[in-house]
Amino acid sequence: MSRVLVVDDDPHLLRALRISLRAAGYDVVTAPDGTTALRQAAAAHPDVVVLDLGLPDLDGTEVLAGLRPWFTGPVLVLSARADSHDKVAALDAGADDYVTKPFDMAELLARLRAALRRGTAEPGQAQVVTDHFTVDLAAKQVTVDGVPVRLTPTEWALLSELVRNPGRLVGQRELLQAVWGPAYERETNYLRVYLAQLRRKLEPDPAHPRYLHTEPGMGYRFLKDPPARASQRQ
Amino acid sequence: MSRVLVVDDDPHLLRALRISLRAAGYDVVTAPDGTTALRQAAAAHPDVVVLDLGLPDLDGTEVLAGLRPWFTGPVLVLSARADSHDKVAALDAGADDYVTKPFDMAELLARLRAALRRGTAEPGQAQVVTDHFTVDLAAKQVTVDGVPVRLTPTEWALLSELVRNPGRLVGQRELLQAVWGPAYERETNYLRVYLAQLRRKLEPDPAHPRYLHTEPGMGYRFLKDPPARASQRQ
DNA sequence: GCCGGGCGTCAGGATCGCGTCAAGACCACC
DNA sequence: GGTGGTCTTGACGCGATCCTGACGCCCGGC
Repeated sequence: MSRVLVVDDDPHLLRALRISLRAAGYDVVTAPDGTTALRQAAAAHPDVVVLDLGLPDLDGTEVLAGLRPWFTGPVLVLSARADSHDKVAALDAGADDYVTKPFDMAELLARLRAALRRGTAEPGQAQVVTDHFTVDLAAKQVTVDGVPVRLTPTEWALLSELVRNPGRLVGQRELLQAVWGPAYERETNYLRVYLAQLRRKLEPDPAHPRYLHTEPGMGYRFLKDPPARASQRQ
Repeated sequence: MSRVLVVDDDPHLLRALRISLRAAGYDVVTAPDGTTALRQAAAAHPDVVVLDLGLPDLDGTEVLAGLRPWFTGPVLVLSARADSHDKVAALDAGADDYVTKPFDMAELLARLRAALRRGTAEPGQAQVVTDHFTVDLAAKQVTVDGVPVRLTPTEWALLSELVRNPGRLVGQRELLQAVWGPAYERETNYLRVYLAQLRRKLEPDPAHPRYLHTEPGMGYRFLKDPPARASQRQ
């Protein structure tokens, strides 16, 4: 069951959305304004956020900016404004979809399904936990065996990029572009240096990585649960 | 630079889209009908597909069905029909977004950016499964009997090329060009060597391939479901 | 039965990519 | 102006990967 955070200041619409989403099998959390929304998002770990742009306290894009750094799930924006300029602004601010009011509930649900299908198989959680260390994407904090570890900005950028894609091979070009920018796509040196530093800080045995794996010639992969080594061949 | 496959039967709209997308920095490939679209999608490796539903030969949902599950990128559907029932159908068939004609070009580009930002599908969304092994195209991971197997970059490039075209004969020239580049179109040695390595790593009995078949003089074919033994010779 | 083309297999050597280390450049703060 | 931390850059050794050529087998044509 997926959890939806619905942010809207109109109590009637909020109620209608809650009922429809519950009926569709979602776990629903609501917030009437932007600050509550950000608090709820961090506390309730929703898989997806439905966000009305017309909030009393914060601008919709501010809420998006607050969610963006750590929230990996999709954000579906609701708005009364149909002007394409507004749509472009919201989508470029980090929204995944934009639906204008009044909307058809069946369509909204379908767009939610589509967003979730692509979104996160792993719930959009702010914390990634392994047997040895914990990465808190919202608080930007890493603890190894419960002890907080300091990471430099570059180390953090690299680690979060990997941790946001558990199990997926992240290409070296992809990593370099995300951390250093498009101009550094060939500096694979950087990856070697910083991966080594991360392993030294996080891995129980840096010489034999359990979590931060190298795929020679392709990229790196973060594995939450190391594969069983018993029947490994070759 | 991202590559976009645009599928539409209206030459004027196709031209307008090609110009706008080129100007926005995309590499554009086009197709006027469904069968061409499927062939182009397999050959050109687009990052995203813009798909008109009103095609002369195939229904839009058929094209979607042909694209999934091996195509990992987003599919943005264009349609003249604004009925919410159509939207729901397309979104549930695997589309990531639905834009009704006439559309605003700036909005379409923003929705494209949003779709591409989310990037490739989550692991597990684009899996090709056989009785013996699983190929996860999004995570770039292969497991044999549940055990992860390491593939070299060349092995992976070759395998994904075959797996993206299940059941279809992929020509030698096609494979060589996709993996090694146009200058190596005659080096059929490479294919023999690397196919052997793939079979050794994936096939239950490498000497008698069940999934990676050779078509002498033509090319190779990946079969998900091997034909029944009955009709087999001997 | 002979012959040739295409394929599978194998092994060795050249090359590439990775991990590691260390030193210099840069920056912010004191 | 000094100091500590962070980022860049280069060099080195080692293992993995890729390329290459040779050999034998199967099959279809002659």
